Amino acid sequence: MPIAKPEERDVNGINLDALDKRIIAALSRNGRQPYREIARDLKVSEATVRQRVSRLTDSGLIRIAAVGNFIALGFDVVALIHLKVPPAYVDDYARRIAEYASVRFVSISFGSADIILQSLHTTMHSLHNFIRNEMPAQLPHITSVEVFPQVETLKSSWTWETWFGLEQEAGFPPASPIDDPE
Amino acid sequence: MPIAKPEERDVNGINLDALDKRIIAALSRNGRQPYREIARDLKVSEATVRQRVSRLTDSGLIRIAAVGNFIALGFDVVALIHLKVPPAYVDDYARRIAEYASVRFVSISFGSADIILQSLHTTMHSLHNFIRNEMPAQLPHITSVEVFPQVETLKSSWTWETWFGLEQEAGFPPASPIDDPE
DNA sequence: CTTTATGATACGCAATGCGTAATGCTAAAC
DNA sequence: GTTTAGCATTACGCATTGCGTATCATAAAG
Repeated sequence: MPIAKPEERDVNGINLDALDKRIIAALSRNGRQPYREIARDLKVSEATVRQRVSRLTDSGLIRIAAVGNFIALGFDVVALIHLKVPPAYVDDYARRIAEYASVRFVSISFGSADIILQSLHTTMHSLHNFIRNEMPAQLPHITSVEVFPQVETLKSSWTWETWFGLEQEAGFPPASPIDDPE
Repeated sequence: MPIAKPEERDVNGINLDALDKRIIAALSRNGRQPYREIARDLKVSEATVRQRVSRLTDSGLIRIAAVGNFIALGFDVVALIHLKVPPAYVDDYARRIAEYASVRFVSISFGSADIILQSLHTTMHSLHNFIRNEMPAQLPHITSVEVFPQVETLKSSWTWETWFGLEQEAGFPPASPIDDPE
């Protein structure tokens, strides 16, 4: 079963149409690709591409950034951490966890974990200190902590064309063999 | 406790020095920032920045790409999935899971999960089908599956300057309050 | 039909990306 | 101390790009 394309609809007051998706797809392959090249490929003017990208980035829907594999870049201890906290604390705690410098990402979940986060460290001791001392000191109502060390990351892709289901459309370059660093 | 800076050392045959880290930090704030601006800020020539970026991207250490929040972009059902598989199957299964189009990321872990992945879907039914039918059909030795739906992502940052511990150094622009979409 | 708003296009100039050649730096060999 | 080799950085010129502004096309509202 091919993954379904997201329906076109307003998100954050912006309706992503096919052109937006193709632009995002192009920039997910190469974030520095010249707007004119993208425009030529998509048969629109360069200004259109530029204005669309501005709209997408200004609205915060996308960002063009350097991404990479933390482990390869020197962070030996990377872990996903699952927290359980009383329901009333979930939103506030998630927000506060997002402020830690070592924390790269935070999501709210439900079920057997309420908050999921990823934290970057150079030593096991640093990770342990974060879990054992830093977090509990400021977030006393955490009821459970589970740690899942990330030993190796095989895939961490940003190939929107695949997810948008664009790869089978005519005139669109085929999906590249993905192996994005995380 | 401030997060420790990764030691300088060879990774993938490349030794990341302070200049590399500053360039990566700049590109993590804005992946399209002109090389000349970066060069001016870091007091080196434009060609140096350009050549370093080529080296970093060619080696696969970093990539410049459009990143964004899946949920905001129309993927309503995003989940982290934990798998347990017999030790002998971990590497092979992780590799094969990385090939699914819906799978955005795959890591190898140990302890109470052997493989952790993230999968993107537009409907709960699609996610269920992936877990219940697609994966088991090709990966029969999975012994356990746990699903952690990501309802909301509060933080997913690519601000390398923070992780590299560059923000306190003189002459370096302060860490912007970036709120990266995932 | 006219007005208004929104987005696409055309266009020109300043700034950037990039290839190439020259220069500087470091360490090893003599 | 000098020479040599290897490598990173710099200088420089030209083709290309980014960007601001004005113009045009389309559709909705009056």
